[in-house]
Amino acid sequence: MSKELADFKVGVDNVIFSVDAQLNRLFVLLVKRDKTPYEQYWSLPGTLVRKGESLENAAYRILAEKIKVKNLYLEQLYTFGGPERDPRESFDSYGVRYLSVSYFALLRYEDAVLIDNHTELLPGGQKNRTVGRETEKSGLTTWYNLKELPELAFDHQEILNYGHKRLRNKLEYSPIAFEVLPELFTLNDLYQLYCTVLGENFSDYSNFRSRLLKFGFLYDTGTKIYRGIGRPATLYRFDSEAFAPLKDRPLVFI
Amino acid sequence: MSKELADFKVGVDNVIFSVDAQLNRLFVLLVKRDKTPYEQYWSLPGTLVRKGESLENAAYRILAEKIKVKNLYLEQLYTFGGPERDPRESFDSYGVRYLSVSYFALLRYEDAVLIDNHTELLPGGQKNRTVGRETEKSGLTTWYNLKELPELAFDHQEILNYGHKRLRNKLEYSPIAFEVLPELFTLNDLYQLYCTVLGENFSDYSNFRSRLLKFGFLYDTGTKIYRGIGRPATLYRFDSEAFAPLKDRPLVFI
DNA sequence: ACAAAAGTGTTACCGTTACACCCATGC
DNA sequence: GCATGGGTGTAACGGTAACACTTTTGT
Repeated sequence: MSKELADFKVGVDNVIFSVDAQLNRLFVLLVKRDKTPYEQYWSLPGTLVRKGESLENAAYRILAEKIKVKNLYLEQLYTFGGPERDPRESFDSYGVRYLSVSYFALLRYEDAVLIDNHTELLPGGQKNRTVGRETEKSGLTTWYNLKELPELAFDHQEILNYGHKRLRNKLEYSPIAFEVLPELFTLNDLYQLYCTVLGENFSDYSNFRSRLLKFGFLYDTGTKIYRGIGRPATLYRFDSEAFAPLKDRPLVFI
Repeated sequence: MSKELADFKVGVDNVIFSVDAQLNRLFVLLVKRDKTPYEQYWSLPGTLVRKGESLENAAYRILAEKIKVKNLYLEQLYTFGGPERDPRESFDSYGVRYLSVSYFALLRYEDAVLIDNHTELLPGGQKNRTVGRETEKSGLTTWYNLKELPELAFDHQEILNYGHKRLRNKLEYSPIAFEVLPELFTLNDLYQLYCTVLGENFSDYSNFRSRLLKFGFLYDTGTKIYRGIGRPATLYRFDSEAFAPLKDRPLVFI
C-alpha cells in the first residue's frame, strides 16, 4: 500500500427521526438526489463540511435548511469511511476520499415544518401539510414512514439502521424524550412517544407511569389540561436539577 | 462563513486499554511526542490515514506498530473534528483541517508485547519487561496506569475519558471480555477482568458466577487447571453459537 | 347515565443481594 | 490439620408485570 496520505472531503449525513405520537408513526427525513451518482435515489440529508465549520455545526446547518423546529435532540452517530463507500472516488477527483460523519436527530413531527416546498405526497397515504407543487426537481424532501422505506443511495440504509438502533437505546436509557417534548406535557404524551419508537408492548401504561414518577424528576405543575372528553390530564415539567444527580447513573426509562 | 469546502487530513487515534488481571491494574498505551506541537507531551498512539486505507485498517496499523498481541477487541469511538482542536491548523498548511477518528481497543496486559524497545520505566514502579535502553528519543511507548496519568497532548484527555466510559459500558452489556481472554479460561479469570475494569465491588463472586453460568454460553470443558495451592478450577470456553440467539438482546453481564 | 381518558392500587412472581456453607488441593 | 482458592445453596428483599379498579370529565 502507498504511504501517501489520503486527502479527504468530509460530509455529514443526518438521520433525522420524527415521532408522530398522535398516530403512532415514526418517520425519517429523506431527500431525493438530483445528481449522479444515485440520481433519483432517496438519501439522507447531508452536506460537505465548510472551512471553519465544526462537524456539529454542519449537521445543524443541513437540519436548518430542511426543517424549522424548536425542540430537538442531536448527537453524533458513527463515521463511515472505507475507501470504497462512495463510487465517486473511483473516477472523478484525483484520489479524494469522501468520509461521512453521521448524526442522528430526534424531533416531534407536530413541531416540525418542512422548509422546502417542493414536497410530494407520502407513500403511506400521508397528507402533505405544505402547499408545494408536486415536482421532481431538486430539493425533494419528505418524511418517510420507517415501515415503508425506499431503496437508499450509497450506504445510507446501513447508516439508517445504525441510527434506528441508537434511537431505541437512547430512549430507554437516557432522558432524550424531554428534549423533544414541549416544556409542559402530560404523562400520556410521554407514553405515546415511547410507544411509537419502542412499539406498543414495551410497557403497560400504569407501570410506565409509576416508574417515571418514582424517579422524582417530573415536576407536577398542578395545572390540568382539558382535551375534550375524559378526565383532564396533569401537566408535568422535566426538572433538570432534580435529574442531575441521576445523570451518568445507569437509569432505565422503559 | 465561507462557503468553501474544508480540506481534511484524517487521523486515527487509539485508546488502547490493557488489563492486568493478576495485579488488578488498568493501563492505557501512551506515546511521547517528539515533534511540535506538544513536543515531549504524552499522547494517544495515532496516525494519519493513507490512500486506499480504511479507517479501521489505519487503527490496526498503529496498533500493530506498537504491540504484538493475539486477542483483542477494537471498535470505533467517536470523531472529534472542531476546527480549533489542533493548533497546527492556525499557522501551517493552507487551511487543512485535522480530523480525529478515535478507536478504542481492549487487550490483556499479559498477552501484549511492546514492539518499540525505546521504553522507559513506568511511573507506578512498574517493572519494564523489555530490555530497551531508557532514552528520550522518538517512539517512546508506555503502559500508563489509569490512576497515574500525565498531562496529555491535544484533546487526548477528553478522548481517553470517552473511551474509558465506553469500556465500562461495553463490559457490562456485551461479551467483549471473551474476545480478550484466551480460548480456555476459568471463571475467576473472567471475574478478575471485570474487577479491574469495573472496580472491586461491582458484584459478589458467587453471584457473578451463577449469573454467567445461567446464560448458558459458557461451555464447561471438564478439564481442571491446577495453579498451586487450593482447589483446581474448571476451564470454560465461550460458546459463540450458544450466545448467538442472545445477541442484540439487552443482556447484563454485571 | 355512559363512555372516554386519567390515575391508583394490588398481588403473584422473579431476579438480585448478601451471606453462609461445602469441596478439593498443597503444605 | 489448616490455609487457600473453587464452588454451591439459601433466605430476605425489592422491583416488575399484569390486571382490576377508581376518578373526573364531556355529551
